[in-house]
Amino acid sequence: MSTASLAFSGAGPIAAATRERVLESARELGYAGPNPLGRQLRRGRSGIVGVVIGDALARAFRDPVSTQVLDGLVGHLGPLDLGVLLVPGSAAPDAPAVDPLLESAAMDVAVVMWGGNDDDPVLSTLQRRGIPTVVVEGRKLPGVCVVGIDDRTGMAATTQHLLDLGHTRIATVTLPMDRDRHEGPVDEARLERPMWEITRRRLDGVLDTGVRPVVVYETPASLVEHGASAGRALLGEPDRPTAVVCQSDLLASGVVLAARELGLRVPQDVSVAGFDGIELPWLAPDELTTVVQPLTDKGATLGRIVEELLAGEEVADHEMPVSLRVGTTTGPPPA
Amino acid sequence: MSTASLAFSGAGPIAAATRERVLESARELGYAGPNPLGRQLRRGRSGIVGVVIGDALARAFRDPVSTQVLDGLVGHLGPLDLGVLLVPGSAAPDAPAVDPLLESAAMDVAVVMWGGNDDDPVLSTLQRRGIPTVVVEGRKLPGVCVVGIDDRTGMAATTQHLLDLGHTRIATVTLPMDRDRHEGPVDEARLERPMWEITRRRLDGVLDTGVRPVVVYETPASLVEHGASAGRALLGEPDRPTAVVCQSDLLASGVVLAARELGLRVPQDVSVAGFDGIELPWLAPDELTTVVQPLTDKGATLGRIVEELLAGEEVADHEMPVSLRVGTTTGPPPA
DNA sequence: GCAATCGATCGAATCGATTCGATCGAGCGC
DNA sequence: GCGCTCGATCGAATCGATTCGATCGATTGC
Repeated sequence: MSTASLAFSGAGPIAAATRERVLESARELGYAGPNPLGRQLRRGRSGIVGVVIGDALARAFRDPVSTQVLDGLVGHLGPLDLGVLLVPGSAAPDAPAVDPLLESAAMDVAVVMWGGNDDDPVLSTLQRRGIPTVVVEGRKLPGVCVVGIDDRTGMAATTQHLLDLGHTRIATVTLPMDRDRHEGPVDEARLERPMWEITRRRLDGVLDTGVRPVVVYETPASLVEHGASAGRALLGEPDRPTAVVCQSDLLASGVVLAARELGLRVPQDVSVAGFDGIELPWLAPDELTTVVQPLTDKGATLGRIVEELLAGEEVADHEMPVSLRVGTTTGPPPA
Repeated sequence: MSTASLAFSGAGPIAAATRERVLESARELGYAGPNPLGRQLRRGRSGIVGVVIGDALARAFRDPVSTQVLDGLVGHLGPLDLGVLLVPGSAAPDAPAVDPLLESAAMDVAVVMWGGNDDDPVLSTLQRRGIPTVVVEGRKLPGVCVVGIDDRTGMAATTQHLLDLGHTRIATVTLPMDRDRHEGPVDEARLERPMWEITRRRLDGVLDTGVRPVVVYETPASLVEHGASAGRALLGEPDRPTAVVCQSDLLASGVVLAARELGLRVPQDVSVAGFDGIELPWLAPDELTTVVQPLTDKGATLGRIVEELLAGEEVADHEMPVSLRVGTTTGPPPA
């Protein structure tokens, strides 16, 4: 009955008595309210925002960078009555190109975290399905909106800070460069080849200062243990670098832990810098020298963009500001 | 056209030539494949599993216990073409009882993490909507399926371990007891009143051994910083306890950090035990004495139960085993 | 008292895919 | 050559809520 619809929605003209009567008999019949599926079909909207996590979920969740952004996003979307559907990205290199959910699940908008390269199958699938998409920290591509930060300038500021302190032997620890997620030092040739946008930009920031890193060490994921492995590899030898610039705070904190493990003092024996500006329980607040990015804001900005995309508006890219925060993990090189 | 449906689904009898022809003209018309909303309505299934996180998302995500279970769940659900919709639970005490998503979003099954008390508005909403529900670590209630672990026995084992080592002054640091998320020591009277099931059971485990904790310290969330606050409060005084039993590893690791901060050696000056068996980057592997629970398994079990609920089967509760793992954070009390 | 107007209510069409039954044509056996 | 059978294709009904237009009744103004 159409009157029932009015009774439940509350909108439209309806006598209070009738409304009451409808709700009453609904209760008797054990009717639990309108079926969302019918509503969605009629409206042509599912009320669902697909969030594609560009990494194994367990890994992504272990990184506060992802979870803070996700939290900001969910917080913004909740009041709009929009839900977040978790869509695993392509995790293993041998897995199917895209998750079946991405092909078949209903979603009004998609948010792609850690968007990949030009030929990212995730993006092409979304484009084929005609789903408006916003990409976090990805490459500028036609038809999708990108939200990012000024990685390059931020990283250059960190590196310059180390140069100003007098460092000359600087190593850098990077995020993964591609789906292979190689671990270890990479050679010159690799640096010329394409790599994930975020890794590229943060690397370019270092190079912009004129620094030639003594080692570029790739990690398979932004996790403490990989930072620790990198730290042990880099700092275990006598001709170790005097400073290590890391592309994430988790990696940096791993390097700090490794340094302590090796009996090295930070920053007297080695300086360590990170990127992101997250709170780490095992380091004092503001201890780590890092580039702070507004993570929760980023989530909220994503939320606003989703809103605009749903309204059918054209949306401009956003680049959010970053700032260098000097802590106590960087200092002059040992004499 | 009904033939088009057959062409896309692939099921049913259809000549290869026709199929090809249909797909061809679909491409010309810019048709991107079947609309999920129509399919869902017809099938009466949304393919969505609502996961209600019983805490602010940012907090929940910072706890590996939640994320590992979630990861196990998503991993099991993915191949079934089921998606996970994140539904915020009731976060602030003054927020509306349940999130609007819980009222209106389409979901075939709900998973409630950290299910609350008897009168949990989340559970009653789900029951009213007739959505099959499985609760993680909640209270046994009619009509819902519960997946949990043997908290009580696990906690008793830890406490007994400390008793065997000779401790007599034992304090305990608890998870939040109710929505108020009070922080600080609680009095005897509070312990008699109802509290969240998981907190109650882990507390009962301690009491089962006959131990009367010198302090029961409640925290507002299972986070390192709250463990650290608790540690500072408990260990800052001269008549400090010789052992602290914590209801989670994150809390325990906070206590360890606080102890180190205060110049106390663990376990020589104070023993610390946790619960959950997660890997913490800032502690060596297996360093913390704790009760290990099978987190990823728990997620997979949840996945199986979701599957069974979708098939309309009656599902039995599951209690998963735990085991005490003695590390190096517990030892005999100081002489 | 009659007509016009306004508000409440109801019928019917719509969203898009699926699926059951019916129809149509071709191939095969007798 | 005729009839039967099987497979492919097509029409139509269905899932459930929403919404536009139409109808119905009552109230008010003249």
